[in-house]
Amino acid sequence: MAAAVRTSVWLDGKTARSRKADQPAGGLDREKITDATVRLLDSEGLAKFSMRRLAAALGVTAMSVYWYVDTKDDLLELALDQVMGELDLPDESVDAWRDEIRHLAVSYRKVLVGHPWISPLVGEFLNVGPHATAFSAAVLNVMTRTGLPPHGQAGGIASVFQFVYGFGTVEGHFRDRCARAGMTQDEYFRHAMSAVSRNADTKANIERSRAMMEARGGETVEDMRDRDFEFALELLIAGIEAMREHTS
Amino acid sequence: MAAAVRTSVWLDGKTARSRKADQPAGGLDREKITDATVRLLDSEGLAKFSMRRLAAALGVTAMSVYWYVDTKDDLLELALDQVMGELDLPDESVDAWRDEIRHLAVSYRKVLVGHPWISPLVGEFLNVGPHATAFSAAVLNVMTRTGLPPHGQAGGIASVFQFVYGFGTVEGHFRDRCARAGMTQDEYFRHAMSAVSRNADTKANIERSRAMMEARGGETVEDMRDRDFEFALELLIAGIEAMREHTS
DNA sequence: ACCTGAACACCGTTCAAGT
DNA sequence: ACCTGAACACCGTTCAAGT
Repeated sequence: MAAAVRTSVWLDGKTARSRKADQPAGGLDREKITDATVRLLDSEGLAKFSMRRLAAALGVTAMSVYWYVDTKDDLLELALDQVMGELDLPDESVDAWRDEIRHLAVSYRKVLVGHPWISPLVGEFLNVGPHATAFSAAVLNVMTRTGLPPHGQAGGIASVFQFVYGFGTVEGHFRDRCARAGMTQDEYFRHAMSAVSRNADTKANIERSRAMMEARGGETVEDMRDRDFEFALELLIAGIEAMREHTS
Repeated sequence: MAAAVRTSVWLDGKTARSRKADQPAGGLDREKITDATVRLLDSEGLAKFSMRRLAAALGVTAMSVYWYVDTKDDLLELALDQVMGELDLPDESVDAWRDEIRHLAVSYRKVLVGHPWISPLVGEFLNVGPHATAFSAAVLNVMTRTGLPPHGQAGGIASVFQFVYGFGTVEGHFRDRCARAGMTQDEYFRHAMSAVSRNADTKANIERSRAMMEARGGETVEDMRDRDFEFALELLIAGIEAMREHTS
């Protein structure tokens, strides 16, 4: 019975149909379908994506896609791993673990913000496609070189990359929301702030956080977020350094 | 035009219809609807929740709910803030910021894992309901007492609570997935591990991470995760301590 | 004031049929 | 081998109508 549980396209999905070499192009294949899926998800978002819209974009009937893919979820897993391929993995170096962590974190943030639809998918699927696997390997590799004790390395990975996941998710959603409302991030931010200030419950909070915002500085929403991200990342690296001696 | 942008039920949604005091109960109201929504989301998950199922659970026609709520999204915001009320906010104490952070982080994790459907909603909505606001206030408050320089306090908040968000999201989804497959977490974990080991791409990674897993110890999936969470949290606190002297 | 029913424009997926 | 068409069991939401 355990064998009947579906885990992931990558583990028990059907493999890609190999295109006949002599085929005059024109026809579908898994790659074309995945490309079109990513394009649609980037432009319209996860909520508006459907098998029927995808089929229309491919100039084909709704059911054709099912020849290449078992379910919508399998297709989303394929799209997810495709954009995970945009992650820029550092060359292995012997000693520069701090720079490698910064590099991986910055790159992961960029992918999350550039393709906000992946956030729920990262949470939902096992995320074991080839690109996700390469990323995991790079993360694992750098963590073994930090000097953290072995029993803390998984926790170290979690602290850095779950932080980036959370940060990138919220950032990506906010950008998306602004774009959908037809406003810049700064316009939307001002609009929300003034709505919040008019509300009795939230008003006090805003006033308390204003001091914090002013201390942080930054002209735009984007500036503020960059500063927060950078500070948090240095905090995490300092945390790793502090925990290196720590046993049990 | 900016005024036409919908931000949140809490800011520009219609307010709750006040129930007539003399009404013989039996009738609907916003509270009953929100309670039923949370119950359904807990038992069936976000994907299966629908206005029609909710109406059926309330013994009422699909459209009745729309008398109390503008859209499904508004209802989800109400449900989200309701479970945010389960967060256990610490009493303000003068000096014990470390314990307060631990307390808030543990409580937030618990809510995320107990109601996995909130993760996408936290990302999607502004999250400015009364309970979410109280939580933000508590977080803000404790961060000002860490000794972090003002320009780093927003980054400090992000590092801790985006980490918890990411961690709790993945943990909650995994538990959900196991329950839906009718397996315990340990059964599902073994199943996925063996599937991953059979796959050429992911096999090498597994072997590399096995050493890390053994060092960490722990009998069950849940044990392992608790250890990782605790280590990561101490790492974050150590990071805050290290950044206290840090200016710009 | 509160609730219903029919309707519109959608979904993912199955299944039998075409070429 | 690949693609289509019709059908099933769903969605959120509008709108006019009932009590």
